[in-house]
Amino acid sequence: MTRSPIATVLQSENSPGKVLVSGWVRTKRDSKAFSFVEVNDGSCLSNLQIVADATLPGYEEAVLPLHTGASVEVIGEIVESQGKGQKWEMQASEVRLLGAADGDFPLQKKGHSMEFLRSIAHLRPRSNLFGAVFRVRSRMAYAIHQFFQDRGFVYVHTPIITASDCEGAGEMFRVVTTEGDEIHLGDEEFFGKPSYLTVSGQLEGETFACALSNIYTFGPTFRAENSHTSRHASEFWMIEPEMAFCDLEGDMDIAEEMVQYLVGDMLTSCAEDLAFFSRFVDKGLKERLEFVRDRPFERVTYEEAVQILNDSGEAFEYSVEYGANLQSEHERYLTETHFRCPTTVYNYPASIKPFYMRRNDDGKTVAAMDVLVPGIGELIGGSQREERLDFLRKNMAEHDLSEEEYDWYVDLRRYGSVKHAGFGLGFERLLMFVTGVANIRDVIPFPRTPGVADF
RNA sequence: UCCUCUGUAGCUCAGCGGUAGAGCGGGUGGCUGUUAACCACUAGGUCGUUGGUUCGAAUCCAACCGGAGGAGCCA
Repeated sequence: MTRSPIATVLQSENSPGKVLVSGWVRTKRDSKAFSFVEVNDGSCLSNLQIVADATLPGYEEAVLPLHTGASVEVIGEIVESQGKGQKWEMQASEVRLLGAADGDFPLQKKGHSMEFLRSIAHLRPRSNLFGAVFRVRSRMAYAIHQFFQDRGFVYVHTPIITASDCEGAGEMFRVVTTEGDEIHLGDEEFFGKPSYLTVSGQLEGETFACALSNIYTFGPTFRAENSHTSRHASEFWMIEPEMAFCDLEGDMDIAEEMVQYLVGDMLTSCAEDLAFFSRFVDKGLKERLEFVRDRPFERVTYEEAVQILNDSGEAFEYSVEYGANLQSEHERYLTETHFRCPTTVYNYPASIKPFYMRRNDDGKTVAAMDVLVPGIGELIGGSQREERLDFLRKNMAEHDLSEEEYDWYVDLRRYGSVKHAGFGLGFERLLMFVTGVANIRDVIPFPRTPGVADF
């Protein structure tokens, strides 16, 4: 008899008859004549309620000692439930205890703090919330591939170990070899020069866009910054599309289209988990996602954004000045208070942006854009890249970058240069946005943050 | 790196200068188709660590350690 996923059993129109399910006990309620055992196998949020009569063979050995956390295999008839709360339940004919769990199993049926659950990251996927989060994480990863593959984008695996630093995108982790306590540096360097864990696959991605036209990367990224916030992790996943023959306008179009596509997929493909998030995590989540899916994003230039902020009469902690970075509070005001919807800000001053962004005709701004969403702030950052050799060289000189080291990157402008553009989307920030979960540590299976690399 | 908050039973918390508490979870027993089941009994604690103030410290003070939130930086 093959195992039926609980999701399949619960979705049945008519009773599937006698089936075998396996899973972990979430809770058990005994009375004199029988026990109710709720079993979850992770295939969906809901548990299957098992009714086990006291007359069942093996009842005392297999059913009575069950605790939350134990694993079981159950065979029984799927029947309409007499009680409220579920359509189907199983009338057990055979219960096998696979792996017992002691009474000290740390997950209870209620009342855990997120901090405690983080300390048991190996067990937290067995909770309702984390089961839901990680089913959604899987589904969103699938939807991202689907979005790009449907549009003819080629998936490129950019290197995880790199010698280029994508221009100060953040502090980096050094890659070294060791022998005992000794670290091999200098002449002993494994790659013959200092190497690091990647902070972005963008520069490598550009080379492939300048051959395959539309590409995307989707992989882990590392930042060694000592930031202690709910939105930063040392290891996170990033999606970075890069499109040849594309300008900033097209870049913003695809970025906004992608966000709406992913939110739409969340609404249709993750309905049960979404309902759970809306009920227990973030009351207005579903309505907000529907709004984002159905309404066009606002678009303003950096200059207009500064104007709006200055005219707002709002008392910001940091003053708003043309030429300075927008602060978190400014981004939040724009998307949460002023527009009340996702907002794309573009054409930033060149002075606050990296060397690879394309200089606009005004000479002072670059073709950069950020997509801001309520509750998160910056979800996407992107730009049209500088495709003109002389401009790029000038930018590199201004940023003190060695042309030798980035020779391969400059080559793209020497041979068949084309306009191109791309952006980066933080996968975990997307997940925070679609689940309402407030901390990045709770949407990544085993989070790495300064001082923490457990499990 | 800076600022703020926080650390009491396995978990969630109350107690805030005078004998260490509750709910949940665990154990034992009971029980009406229960669903955060219910009822009764029961075990469980160097109050983060070190030092100080005091007749007396979980409580006040200092340092350190851990956790969280915010800022900066960014995705």
